[in-house]
Amino acid sequence: MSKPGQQVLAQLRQQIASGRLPPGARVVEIPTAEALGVSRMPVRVALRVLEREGLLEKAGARGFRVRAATRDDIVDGVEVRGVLEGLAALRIGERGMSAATERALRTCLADGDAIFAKGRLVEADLAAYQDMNVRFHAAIIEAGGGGAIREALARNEHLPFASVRALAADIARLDREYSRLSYAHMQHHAIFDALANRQGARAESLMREHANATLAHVDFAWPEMQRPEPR
Amino acid sequence: MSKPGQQVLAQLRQQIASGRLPPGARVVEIPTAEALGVSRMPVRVALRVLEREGLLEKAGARGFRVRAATRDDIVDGVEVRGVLEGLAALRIGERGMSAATERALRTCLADGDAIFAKGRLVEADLAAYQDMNVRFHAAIIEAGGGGAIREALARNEHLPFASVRALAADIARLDREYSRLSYAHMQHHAIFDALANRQGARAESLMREHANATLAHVDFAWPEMQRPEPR
DNA sequence: AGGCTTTATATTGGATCCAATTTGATCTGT
DNA sequence: ACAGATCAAATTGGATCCAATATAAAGCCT
Repeated sequence: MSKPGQQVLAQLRQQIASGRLPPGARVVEIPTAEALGVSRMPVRVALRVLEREGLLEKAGARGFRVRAATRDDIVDGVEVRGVLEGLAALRIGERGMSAATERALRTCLADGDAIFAKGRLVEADLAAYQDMNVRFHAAIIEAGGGGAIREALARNEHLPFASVRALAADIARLDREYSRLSYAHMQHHAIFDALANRQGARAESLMREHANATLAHVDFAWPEMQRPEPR
Repeated sequence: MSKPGQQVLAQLRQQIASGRLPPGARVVEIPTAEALGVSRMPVRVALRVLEREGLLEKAGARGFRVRAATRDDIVDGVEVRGVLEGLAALRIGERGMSAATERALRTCLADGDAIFAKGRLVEADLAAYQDMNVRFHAAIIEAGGGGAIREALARNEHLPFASVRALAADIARLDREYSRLSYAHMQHHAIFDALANRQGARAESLMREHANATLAHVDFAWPEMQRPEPR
């Protein structure tokens, strides 16, 4: 159907997310079109869409540039994800879980327990944890989030660390990751407990704190990105 | 610079917001381009951008359609606006107001007080109230909202009643509107009081309730849109 | 008479071409 | 030698043309 168009958009998005196009890199129509094997047209619309999405910014007549996210942008994104997922959790807590949602969440909890039962992490565990984590959050969004919540969350996907998908764990310090991720998984347990007991407000609070917990990792993973605000 | 392109985008946005293009209306490239006096190209990119923005949805090969919002979509949108503006208010409460923000908010409060001091509403008051209301919310977003909050809120602008801009008061029942709007304005006072006293959590709660208050108006203004969820 | 198939038309999607604008470099003048 | 101005190259933005596709209507067969 719209194979080339959507393809170009997806490829550019992935190249930006993967760092293949680093922040600040110039993105020009003609070279990009040649590199992707299409004409300038799909690239042009994709660039416009990506700009409106916040991944690119136009650099005058010199083409576009990959927008560099500041630390404040990331903090914003994480807090926004927190309140939105918190809202979804609140609504589940108020209206009750469906049997399917409860089953999906229980599976996630069991998968996480299995990962941490060994008392240590191996490298393959990181991918497994990330998969479980994505499923856990997706189940909550699907159950408690309406269209507006989903759409608003989609805006955050491009921010590093703001997306649940962005794990970027440090494979060199698996012991440190163990404590960080097992703590996050304990939060998963607490969130499920709140949802199962119809404690909407508690579930919301936990969800917001759960999002904020990822912020501690930012300063560790990006030490060069110092907080520019003595405020 | 980019006069025709941005012009087309702005005109389409305004036509959708003003109801000139009602929900469900087909939007086709060629007639739209002719009506706006440009070629298909700027219309094409504008349609793509509007689609990604949520104002349009593509209807297969029959062009695009102005997205119709269900009542649940509106409830979602209002709740999302509530948590996001609540987050902005929370952050202002925690970090304190700038002098400029306090001045802007005080002006809004005084303007509102002047409107309601007469004890009744005339038709011209509605526009004045809407203007004040937009300024009040904009000041809070500007002061407490980061880029992510602003972007996430922008997604809600297309939903009727979810945007602060959408007032749609009933000029036939100005007495009813008086109580509704004066109550909303009292919430403005309470929000300001919370912000001035560094009560971030209180400001957030008030802001969320302030958004929810607009929901009561939906069922009144759109009686034909019944809640489809006995749940 | 109704349903299925086929055909025709409408509409999007992509490519190429042309114009306008901005940026960077070079050249000249003081 | 430095600064300003002019010129050239690159890049975006718009328009027109062509192909692919989906939808709807009409005709035919059962």
